[in-house]
Amino acid sequence: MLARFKEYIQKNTTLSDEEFGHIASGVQQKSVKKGTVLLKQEEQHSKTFFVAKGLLRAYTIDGNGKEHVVHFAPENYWIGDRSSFYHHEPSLFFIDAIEDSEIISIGLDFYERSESVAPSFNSYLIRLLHTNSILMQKRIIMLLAATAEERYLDFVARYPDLLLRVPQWMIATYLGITPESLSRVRKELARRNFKR
Amino acid sequence: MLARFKEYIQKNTTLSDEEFGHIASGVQQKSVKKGTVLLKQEEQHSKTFFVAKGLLRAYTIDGNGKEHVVHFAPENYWIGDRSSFYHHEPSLFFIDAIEDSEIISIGLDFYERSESVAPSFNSYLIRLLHTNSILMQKRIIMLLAATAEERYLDFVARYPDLLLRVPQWMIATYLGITPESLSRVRKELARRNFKR
DNA sequence: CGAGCGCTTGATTGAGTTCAAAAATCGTGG
DNA sequence: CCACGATTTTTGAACTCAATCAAGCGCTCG
Repeated sequence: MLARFKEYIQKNTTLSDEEFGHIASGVQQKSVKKGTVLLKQEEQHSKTFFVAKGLLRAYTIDGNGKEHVVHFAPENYWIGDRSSFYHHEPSLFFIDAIEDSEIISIGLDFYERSESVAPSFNSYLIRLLHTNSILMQKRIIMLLAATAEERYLDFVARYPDLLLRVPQWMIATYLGITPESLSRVRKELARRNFKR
Repeated sequence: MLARFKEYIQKNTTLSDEEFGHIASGVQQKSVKKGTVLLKQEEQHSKTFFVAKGLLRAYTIDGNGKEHVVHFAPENYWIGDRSSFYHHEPSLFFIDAIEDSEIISIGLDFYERSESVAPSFNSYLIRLLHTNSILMQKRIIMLLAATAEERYLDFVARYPDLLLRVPQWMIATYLGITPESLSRVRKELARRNFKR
């Protein structure tokens, strides 16, 4: 699984084998079963995860005990709580595995070494953060402006692969609606597509 | 106004006067009156703005003609559409001035030169992007999980200064509620604080 | 000083929630 | 491989929070 990570990094930076070896010397590989919790809300934790295989999610639990999915991370995605990772604050959310997964667990030292050793890693990081910001921006706009149906259609168009791998009730909480409402949205969409 | 910009940059990086001079050679200063539109939704535009004085906002207009504020930018904040700036896509939103403002207008060349000339600029940029991501993360969680009242109280706690400078109806659209609803939330909060 | 904008208030409506229960699907051990 | 319990999805009915529509008030700024 480390091979996949290396492949991913070398696709996005100009790191040589030696440089990668040096930087990645401290990372850990983990196999986690579906359901395994990797990070608990309110706890401080200094790891970020790269998903080599499988699917993770980040979610909060609010005062009423309701879950809200903040982020899905399939293969080749990063997942972690930046506020905990960089600022040592209590985590904003839980992270757990939706499928059996292979992950690379990374500490702050990885970034520190990367930044000093390889300028191209910085460029990659900046690109990644920009892309991420744009996606979050769009999500905020959807949450501010779109109806339940529009949000669902946007999700379907943007993440067709996740649709098959994530239970519907989790998608509902990602969209900011209840599972019951999502079921009704889908019913209504199906009705409109038959009645043509 | 360029002086303020320089001061800000040098507080956050280790750029020397010469380095700053070189990097900032292409930037433009602008004074804009309240109400001036700097960027229009759907248009592609390759500038980002640093607010030296005053207050800008970014907002979308949805299919029903309703405005939704995505971001407020007072002194020493950046504002711009990353998807337009970096990826040359049509902008997701409008940017205009809420107060008479002094701004520094920056093109892509500024970042390109910064990244090559000064490594400390990269570190600053990464830090900035991280902080930004964390804030957007928290906003998403609020929009997913919190009621109108909770969102307003969070806003008051987080941006007490903006409360006095931004019209109430704009704050409402930032929170994802209507101005009428915000008025009622405030009335209810006032009632509860008297009846003690 | 009056026209327009922002804020408030009231009455009504509506999108989505809640609570409850049935139907469908999944997964796991025998 | 099947059966049975658990989980997920669907459906129904009542309800609720916030939106909508409409009108009036009070500033301010032109």
